[in-house]
Amino acid sequence: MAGKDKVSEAVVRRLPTYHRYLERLAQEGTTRISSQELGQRMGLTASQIRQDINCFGTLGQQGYGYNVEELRGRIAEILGLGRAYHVIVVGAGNIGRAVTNYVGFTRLDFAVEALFDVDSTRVGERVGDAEIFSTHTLPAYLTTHRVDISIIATPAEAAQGIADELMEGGVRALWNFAPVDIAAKPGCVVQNVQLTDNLLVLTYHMLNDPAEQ
Amino acid sequence: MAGKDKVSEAVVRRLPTYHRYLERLAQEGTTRISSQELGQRMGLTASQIRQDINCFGTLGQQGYGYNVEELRGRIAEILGLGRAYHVIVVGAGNIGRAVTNYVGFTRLDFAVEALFDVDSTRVGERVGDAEIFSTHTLPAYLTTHRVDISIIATPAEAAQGIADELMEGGVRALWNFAPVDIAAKPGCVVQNVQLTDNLLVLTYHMLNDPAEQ
DNA sequence: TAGATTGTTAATCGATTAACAATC
DNA sequence: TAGATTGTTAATCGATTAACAATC
Repeated sequence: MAGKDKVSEAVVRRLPTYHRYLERLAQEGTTRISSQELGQRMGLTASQIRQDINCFGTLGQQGYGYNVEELRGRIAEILGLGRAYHVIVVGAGNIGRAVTNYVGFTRLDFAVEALFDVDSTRVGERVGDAEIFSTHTLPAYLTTHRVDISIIATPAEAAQGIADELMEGGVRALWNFAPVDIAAKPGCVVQNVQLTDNLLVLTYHMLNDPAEQ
Repeated sequence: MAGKDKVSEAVVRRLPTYHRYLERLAQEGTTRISSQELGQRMGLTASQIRQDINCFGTLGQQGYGYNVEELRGRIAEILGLGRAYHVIVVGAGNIGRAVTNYVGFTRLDFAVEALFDVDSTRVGERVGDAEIFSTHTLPAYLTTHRVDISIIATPAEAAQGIADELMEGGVRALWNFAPVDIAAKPGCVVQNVQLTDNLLVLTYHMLNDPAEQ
């Protein structure tokens, strides 16, 4: 009787972590795990783990626990792992290139197929297997190529405009590294990364946590 | 009568965002702002903004609102912006180099002073202004140089070991990009970045949010 | 002064934890 | 069967929102 209600964002953000720990367990050869033990490893309560997993149906078995590979596989499926995505990058500067390479290096099936940049001196260069095109050609590209995910790595000022172009062109997911919060349109999802914000959370704790227990 | 109680993590994570919006407002020449209007821009309730700001003392004025530059300055101070930090990077591969350049490109005063890598063919190379040293020399480096923040960009397997070395050596903050959760020791703070996890949250929403109203 | 807007207390909402009957 | 451990309901905790008196 598991709820298909609406999975809370808190749960969604923990899913990739579950996947990471389960993958590790599978690698170590562990075939079954209890919520208790998984909680210990992940630093969560057993109760929370059972609640989280129950959002997606009945995956455990009383008296036994969870089958590691089965649970991992199910979460992988929920997260959309194992599918191939068509990915482009807008902004082929420092960040755009780094993320392009980064994505290529992970074991994810997310290869960048093209980059776009306004700087004409960059046009024609290659980053990994992908070529850099002029940003002017982006709308045309979108009409002739399917793009699932676009990475935005432009300066802050250009980001929302580019995002609008991408969403108009049918891109359904934006992964934004520009230091502005991109507003999503209906039918499109956005993750704003804000690495700098994360670094400031680090310095905050370094300076303000009293000797850190 | 503002509380110095203990600022919740939810509030801390919003602080850099406040700073970003206030910086933008200051650039636009806005000198004062109400919680109402700031909330509108940031997508938060006015109530929440007042609650958040109140964690840090009385910064507004009834009938007026908040002075943009004053509030921005105070938050900058709380976050430790404007200080200079001694930063090193361990792992000079794809991610380590990218983050080194990235940090150099932000307007933050966070310059990487040295990188370390186990691959001896990389030793002696430069990334921006910083040289790559052998990871074997890391403990010695830590005894002769002050390091505030270390970025970890090693493979997953090496990350916790390196983190332990760094914490032993007196580094007080770790910014971890390896795909494992680093456990902090007392006196040290850690931010685990997990870019891949973030990408999977994106694909989750792309696949599971019903037409995304 | 009157109007605006904060600081702060109280009410609500949602997420986490605890408890336990169901069941493998 | 007895023991283990889930699925699920209830209790608790914390964060967000609402309300309003204080005050600029």
